[in-house]
Amino acid sequence: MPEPAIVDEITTYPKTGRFLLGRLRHDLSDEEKRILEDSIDEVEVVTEPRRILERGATCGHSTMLIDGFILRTLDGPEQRYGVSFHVPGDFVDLHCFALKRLDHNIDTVGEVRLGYVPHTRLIEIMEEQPHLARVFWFATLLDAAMHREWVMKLEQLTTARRLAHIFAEIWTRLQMVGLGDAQGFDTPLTQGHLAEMSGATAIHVNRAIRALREQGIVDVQRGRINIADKSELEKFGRFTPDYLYGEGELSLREGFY
Amino acid sequence: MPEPAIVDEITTYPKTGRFLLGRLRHDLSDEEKRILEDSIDEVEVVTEPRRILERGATCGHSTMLIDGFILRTLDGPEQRYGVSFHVPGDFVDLHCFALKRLDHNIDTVGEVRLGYVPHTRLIEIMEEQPHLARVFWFATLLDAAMHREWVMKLEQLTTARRLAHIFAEIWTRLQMVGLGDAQGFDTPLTQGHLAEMSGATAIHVNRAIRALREQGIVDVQRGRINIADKSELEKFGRFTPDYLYGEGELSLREGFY
DNA sequence: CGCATCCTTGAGGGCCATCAAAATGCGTGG
DNA sequence: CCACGCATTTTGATGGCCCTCAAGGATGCG
Repeated sequence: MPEPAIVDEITTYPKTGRFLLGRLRHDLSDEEKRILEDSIDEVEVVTEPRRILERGATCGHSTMLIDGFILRTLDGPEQRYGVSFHVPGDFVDLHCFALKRLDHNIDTVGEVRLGYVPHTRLIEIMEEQPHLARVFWFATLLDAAMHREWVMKLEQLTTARRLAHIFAEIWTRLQMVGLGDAQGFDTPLTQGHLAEMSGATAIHVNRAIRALREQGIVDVQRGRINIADKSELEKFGRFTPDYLYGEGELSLREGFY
Repeated sequence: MPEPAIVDEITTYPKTGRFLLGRLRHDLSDEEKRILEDSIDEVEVVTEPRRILERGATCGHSTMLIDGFILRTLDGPEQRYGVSFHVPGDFVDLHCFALKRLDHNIDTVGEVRLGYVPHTRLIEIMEEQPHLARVFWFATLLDAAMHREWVMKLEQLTTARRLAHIFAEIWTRLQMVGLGDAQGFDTPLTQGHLAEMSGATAIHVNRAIRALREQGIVDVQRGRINIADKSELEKFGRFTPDYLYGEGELSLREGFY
């Protein structure tokens, strides 16, 4: 079970209570949290895998991921490539607001619940709530910091280590927003998705997963990741959570904003 | 020679005239350009390779790259990894303003000229110039879009193709800001730097470069990249410039802001 | 002209893609 | 409850890409 403080936050703000939880949320006032919660004018449940935004699209709203998993993807000549993933509480396409035309796709994985914020509403917030506006900026830069970490890991690690890093990052991010559990987490990600995210074939991902299992690091099953040895997982995947801007070297808890 | 319009822009705004040239600069008013130009309170020339900002650092100013090349890097256990590069006109560490603590390093390559903007000045701009503030946001999201493209290319391409992509991107970005020439461009990047950027060893980069040369695509010399066949270079590296938000599918020239 | 840095080349081995095929799990409908 | 179709997971064999270790050659600077 997550901490009582987190349960309380989700109860008070059921649609946006996980936004920046464990990061900069402590810096938002109750009024700001309420403004954000009320900015969502529509909630939708998507059960089938769906591309909710496509490269080149303009959009009139931005999307809060309330529940489920989302992949940010780019299409290659024959294949889709995952460039990042999202967990509940992520404002997945603030980019679309500031860039207008999106450079990538937003694809759901498994069942998700989405909240939509009209851009007319966002524009008002930008004008009337400069502090909240800056927190939005921070949220998009957090994505950029995660992209940079991925770039380095792709340059540095073998497939098995990349997978270890991905599992460690997902688990950490889920726990930041009060999800996952002590042994691991549930996820709709298949080995095919992991292949798209790690730049390997599904076949090789399968072999790498077997190696991870045989080393007693992590056990991957259909719909479920069990972390057998967290310390070894993070060591093997060279994972340090600093770049997520939660606790640690880069933490902002000192109250910068 | 670059177009007269670009020469004029650099003459009028010698320190910031290349900022977002070919992208969103056309959307800045003369007043905004002047405010930006005057926000630089100090100019420094750095001749030796230097780490001007280190992961974990806080900083009281942000840096405009006026001339030269800069690498954004992350340190691995034994090696440095390049996660992106910068050309003149790039505001290299707006991130440091919005994130406060930087997640990566900023390293110079060759001789550079830098302009420093104090954060007190940036805060004033954020408050008094909402449009300029949004353009700054856009500039950081452009970096994120480039990161995403790199992630995909690292997942997708062999070393030789990665190098082709890097050369194509550098050349395109240089030409956007009125640099480079019809045959290629000068650069202080060594094969070692290219190895850091492509996730390969310097030895393998050397062999990949030879292959590119033998295929008549590009000739890499000390301090100079000659593009023998632009069309073949872009095809081989699977480079499409859309994600740079200049001309093309994602262009913003319609005047969105 | 000596030194440091950068570039180049060769040999052997590990990681990973591809082609091919089979087993497993899961939802649907009979 | 079973049969079936489909996506997912698993396994094997072969070959290409790239790393490592090792050594030598070129370039530029003082």
